[in-house]
Amino acid sequence: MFVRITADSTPRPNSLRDLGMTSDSNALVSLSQFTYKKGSEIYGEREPAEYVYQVTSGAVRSYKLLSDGRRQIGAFHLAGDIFGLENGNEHRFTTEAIVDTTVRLVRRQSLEMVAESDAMVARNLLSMTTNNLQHAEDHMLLLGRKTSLERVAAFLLEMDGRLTASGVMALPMSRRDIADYLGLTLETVSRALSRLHEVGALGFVGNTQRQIVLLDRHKLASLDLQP
Amino acid sequence: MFVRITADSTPRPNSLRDLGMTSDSNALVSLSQFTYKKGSEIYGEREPAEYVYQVTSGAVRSYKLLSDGRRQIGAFHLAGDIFGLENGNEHRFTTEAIVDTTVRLVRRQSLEMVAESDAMVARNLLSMTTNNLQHAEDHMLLLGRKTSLERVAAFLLEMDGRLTASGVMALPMSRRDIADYLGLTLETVSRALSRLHEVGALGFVGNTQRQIVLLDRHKLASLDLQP
DNA sequence: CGCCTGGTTGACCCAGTTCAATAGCAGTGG
DNA sequence: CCACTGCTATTGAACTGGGTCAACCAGGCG
Repeated sequence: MFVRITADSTPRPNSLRDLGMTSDSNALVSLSQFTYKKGSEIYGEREPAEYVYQVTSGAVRSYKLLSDGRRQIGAFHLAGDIFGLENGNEHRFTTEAIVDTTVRLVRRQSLEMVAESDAMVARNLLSMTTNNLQHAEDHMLLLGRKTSLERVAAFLLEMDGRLTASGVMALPMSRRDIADYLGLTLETVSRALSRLHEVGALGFVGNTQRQIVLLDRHKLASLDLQP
Repeated sequence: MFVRITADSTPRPNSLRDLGMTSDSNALVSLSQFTYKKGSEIYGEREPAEYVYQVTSGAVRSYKLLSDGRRQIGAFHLAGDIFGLENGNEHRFTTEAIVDTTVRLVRRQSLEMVAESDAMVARNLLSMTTNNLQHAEDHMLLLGRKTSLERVAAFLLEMDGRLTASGVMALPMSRRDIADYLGLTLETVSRALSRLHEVGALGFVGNTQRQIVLLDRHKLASLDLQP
């Protein structure tokens, strides 16, 4: 009933290459690789959007800041995810590598040019944007109306769906990152995780420090915790 | 510095007719009108998305519900706004007329068909979706990290930008609607408005009951209140 | 006029924040 | 190999912004 916040209901292109290489437009856009160190910025909010990125390995956070330092993480990008696809000329988030991360990148312009002539590429762009929109819409509900426990449970289920086939996962992000994603403080996140652990919905493997988490979806589902 | 949450930075199609009637595709999609009574549902979440709508006059709220009744309004749609444009086959929100509202509507399918062959229509669809995404992203920051006063101030500025040239506006929605949009309770919204009134950032004209509001942008801006 | 709906205001309460102490690891370098 | 430093995470205790509950008030309308 909960499962799959970032609905993959619509089939979507899962690689930049898929986006660029189609039907007759053989102009496959130039791909290069790059590696960012843990904690380093990939691009800043309001910077001109020159590239579109796909995570090859690692993890990325994208966020907005208020001038007094309050931070809201809008999304985590994991292996396979495409990000930086603002259509408009500026990035609307700052992005940073959460751990050492390598990305593939494409010039935005070349992508747009291809999209102009290739309807399929255009459709894929729209579909990706729609997926992002859907995620943001669901996240608004979470941020506006869910309790701390519901938020953390939703987060675990989302990550479980994205990080692994099922069951065990190594969360790359810190408690603070999780908190800023969920609109909470890191203490509240920690407490919620402890509670879920007590209740047995959740196990820790090699204990502590960027943990491996074992998730019991059924237990979690049977807790109350809104869709 | 705050001004324009729903950035109109990108030029965007401001009518369904704009979307359908372009270059060579003379197949202008069929337009019809319809009027919804105050409070009536236009479509429900998870319903098949058959039409795309544009508000001719009136106002619409679109929201998600949790099973226990908690509600999050994702957006208000005012005269000129297009909504119901989920690309995907289901609506992701429930929408209701806030006051008596007339809309124009287009079959989604015919729009999609046109988009298939007309790059400009396709681009407009993408641009509209991107605008929605941007609004949602900004709203996540508001819901996750802003104080009640900041939220209400942001709401007033947004509405001021959308409802009128500047200064006076008649809010069509109730305190409860505003609260569910901002992730607050109606009492908190009421208190915040009172505080802004005391401080002189805000005046009421024909007093109370779906008020006309007079907004002093400068006063509001000079209060603290994050971008 | 009297009901009904929506808005305001007050008093109290609590979920989540803030502040603070403690502890587990990961380096680092002697 | 172990001491030392610097994280990050957990947990407790006290505090508070916004929620809850409740009284009251102002129109609009039959």
